[in-house]
Parts: sequence; structure tokens; C-alpha cells
Amino acid sequence: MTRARAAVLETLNGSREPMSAGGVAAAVAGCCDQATVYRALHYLEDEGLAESFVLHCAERGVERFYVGANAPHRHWFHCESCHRFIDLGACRIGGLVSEFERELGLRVSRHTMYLSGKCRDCAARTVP
Amino acid sequence: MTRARAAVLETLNGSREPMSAGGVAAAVAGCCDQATVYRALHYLEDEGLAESFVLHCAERGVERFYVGANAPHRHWFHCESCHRFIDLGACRIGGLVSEFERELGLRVSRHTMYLSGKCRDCAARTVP
DNA sequence: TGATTACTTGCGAATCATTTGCAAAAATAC
DNA sequence: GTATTTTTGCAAATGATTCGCAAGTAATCA
Ligand SMILES: [Mn+2]
Ligand SMILES: [Mn+2]
Ligand SMILES: [Zn+2]
Ligand SMILES: [Zn+2]
Repeated sequence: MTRARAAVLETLNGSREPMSAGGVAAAVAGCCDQATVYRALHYLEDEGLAESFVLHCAERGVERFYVGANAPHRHWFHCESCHRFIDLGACRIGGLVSEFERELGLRVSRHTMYLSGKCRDCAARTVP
Repeated sequence: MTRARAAVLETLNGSREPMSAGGVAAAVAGCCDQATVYRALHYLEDEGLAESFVLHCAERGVERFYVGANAPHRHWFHCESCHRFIDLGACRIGGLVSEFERELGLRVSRHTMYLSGKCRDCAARTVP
């Protein structure tokens, strides 16, 4: 575990929400280069120390977001208004995924699920 | 509905699987430019005539895939080996999404879910 | 029908997240 | 310490997607 990788991992584990590579790079600015951040994120994901998913946000476009793997695998809601993530808790679709595997003979190695819309605060801020 | 848009829509509705913008552009090659294809896809999605999601495939990277909206909203499995999609049928997580809305006060306007791994054929082709 | 206005297209250049080549730096092996 | 392997910084390349702008079509009006 090199200094750069440790810094990236610590940033991820210290964050309450998923972070984009750009966000991580900003957080470790001065410590390591953006290419190093991308390489470190790949490394951490390979080692099972981080998880990622690709999210599309209408305003900010498509980006990959990373989460430290210190907590169990989970899913997220993304607010398209304030751009915060809300933790949906531990994965609740494991059973459904297994059903698909059985029904269709698939070997599922990875699943992606996320919701987007308006969080409670942003929804309250507009029409009730 | 212009000629270009009609060609793109017909391509989507005629396809058994989600198509990338590049795939659509190849299918309508000669008929219209790639920029026009992208614009037509946006137009169709705005009009509710197509749906899309962003998928990450280890080998081919991140791309947006489109489906004609002639069938009800559904989800897909993507085989990382043969790169085909398998239809998982009509959405089965509507209830779960509503639960999250209630529990957390969210207003969910869109959800993304897909599985990836090996399809039955590709799984059989390797270790049983 | 011809002129006016509004929307769509093609082409090429620009964007933006992400990746890569390469030489220097750091870590590990001998 | 010296040789060997791995990691890093920097700058340039990549690839999907978007944009500017002039030309092409369609719709509207006199
Ligand atoms: Mn956002
Ligand atoms: Mn694929
Ligand atoms: Zn919000
Ligand atoms: Zn397959």
C-alpha cells in the first residue's frame, strides 16, 4: 500500500457519500497526480477495497463514483437538484438477482442499481 | 417526425436488444450523420419514444444504450463475454422504489438497474 | 406561389472523463 | 549497495458525446 493509494483509500473511507475521481483528486490535491488517483482507484477496486458505479446526472453528465468497501455493498439515491447522495442501506435485491440467475441460467458477477430524483429537502423547496 | 428521427426510431423498435448510439449510427449509415443520430436519440427520449441507460462493460467501456419505448419499461442483463443483452422482463422493483420514496421522503424520477456477468451460453463454454 | 420564419441536418472542431507512453522516483529483491 | 520490479508525474492521446455554424427542409403567411 503506497502513500498515494493509502491517501485515496482514506479519502473514500472518510466520505459519507460516493466520490467521483475528480472529487478524490481534489481531496488529495498536492499529494498525487490525477493519473495516479485514477490508477489508485482501479487498484483499490481490484483489491476489493473499493466499489464503483457509473452514474448519469442530467446536469453534470456521466461519471464514475467510488465508495470505500469498509461498509457492506449498498445502493444510493442521487438528488439531481443538490447533487448529494442518500444511502439506501444494504442491498435489498440479492434475492431478485438470484431469481434471475436461476430463471435464465445467468452467472451474475455484478449488479448496478441507483435511483435519482429529488431528495426530501429539494422536493420540499418546490411544489408540495 | 423527420426522416432521420423516423429511421432511428424504427431501428430501435426493430432491435431485440438495447443499442448504443454508435450501433444506431452504423445501422442508419448513409441516411444520417452521427451528430444527427445523437440529436434524434435525445429527441426520441424527450418525447417518451425511447428510454436509455448508461452501462459499463469491462471490455468496451462506458456507453449509453437506447431501447424503443414500444414495450413497457424493463431491465437487462449484459454478458461481458459475448456482449449480448438478455431481457429481464418488465420491471420488478417498482415496489422497492416506492418503499424508498416513503421511508426516506424521496421523489424518485428515474431508476437504473442492470446485471452483468456471463450468459448461459458463455458460462457453459467455461468451467461448469 | 413567393417570401418569411422556424426547425433540422452535416461537417468539423471542441469537450470532458478517463487512459496511456515514457522517463524519473520509489519500493523490493538479491 | 546494486539490480529488478513497481509506481508516479507529466503531457499527450482517446473515445463517446456535444457544439457552432452555414446550408437544407419544413411550416407559415401574404
Ligand atoms: Mn448530480
Ligand atoms: Mn459489452
Ligand atoms: Zn437534494
Ligand atoms: Zn454471453
